[in-house]
Amino acid sequence: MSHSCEHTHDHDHHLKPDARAVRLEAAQALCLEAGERMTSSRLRTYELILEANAPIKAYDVIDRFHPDGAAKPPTVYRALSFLEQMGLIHRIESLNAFVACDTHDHKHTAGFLLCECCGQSEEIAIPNVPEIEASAAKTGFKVNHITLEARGLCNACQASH
Amino acid sequence: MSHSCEHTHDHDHHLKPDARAVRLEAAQALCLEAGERMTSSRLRTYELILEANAPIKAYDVIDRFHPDGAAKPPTVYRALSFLEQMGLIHRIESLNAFVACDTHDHKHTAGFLLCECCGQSEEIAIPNVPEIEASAAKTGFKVNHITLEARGLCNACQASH
DNA sequence: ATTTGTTATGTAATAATATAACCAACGTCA
DNA sequence: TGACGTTGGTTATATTATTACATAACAAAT
Repeated sequence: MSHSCEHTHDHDHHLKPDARAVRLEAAQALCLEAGERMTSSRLRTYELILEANAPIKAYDVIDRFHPDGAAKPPTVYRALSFLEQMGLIHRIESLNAFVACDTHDHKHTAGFLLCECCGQSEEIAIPNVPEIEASAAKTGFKVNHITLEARGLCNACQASH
Repeated sequence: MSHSCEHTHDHDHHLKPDARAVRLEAAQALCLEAGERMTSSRLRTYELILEANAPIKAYDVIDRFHPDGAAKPPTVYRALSFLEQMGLIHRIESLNAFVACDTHDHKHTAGFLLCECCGQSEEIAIPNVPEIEASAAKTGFKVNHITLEARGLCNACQASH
């Protein structure tokens, strides 16, 4: 979580422990249904992402992975890419960070509002996808995946300035 | 330039030497007008980005900087951030790479179509910015900057498949 | 219950990307 | 001239991510 200012950021998206438990259960169910294995390192990685109240860096996951000492990078990077493929998390390209998917249907594509002040993110549906595809189609480009990340100030942080 | 397939990519955006010269001149004029100094490392960095026919990595610039041996990373990273501030180049977040700005007015924001096959990029105006801002405004979020990067296949690469 | 193929993990090393810190050189303009 | 701000050189290091290869766990069929 990166703060670009000094004021307190008491507004947070932190999930309460029982809400996290619900998400962890749901993730396990999702994997089961998909015939994939929600192993312990994958679950631990997902848990740490849920515990963060903002996009979290891979190395922060690595550092927090074990109570005593860090995980090895490949352990966590493998889990991250699995979770991303399952649609359980998203990678934020402009932050090199990861955040839990916030939608029910675990789409593999989403837009993000990234607060430059408190570091929190908000997941949004990408507006006007057909227009973007149409714009691309002008030169015959066929879109497979859209990355949309808007930086700015969340409502709470505007108030604090 | 990263190829995900084996067919030839003979379609390219390569600027001819004289077109590059025009761009270099224009960049110098732009800096002059802005009261900024287009120094030799900045110019060399810009030149290498113009010579690439696709988004280029920082370390590729570093490697090509001198005829004999590489530049030091800070030299190039400083130039890149200067050029980006001037609107002469754009950073592609999802590639960790840089591309010359292709518009006349050197806006600091643009969208990109990124071909997963030939690695080339195409700069587009971000469609429907007001809709994106409106979507953000639903929760009071104020957008400062939009990153839009669409991966897919360019026209030429679709034809080759 | 063993074999076998597949998927997942462990481990060490290293690659790739980016910045910090500090001082020297240069420009400019009072 | 000399004082100040900007730019660049240099070394080191921080951060992010992957390769390569060995081992273990699991599933399914024999």
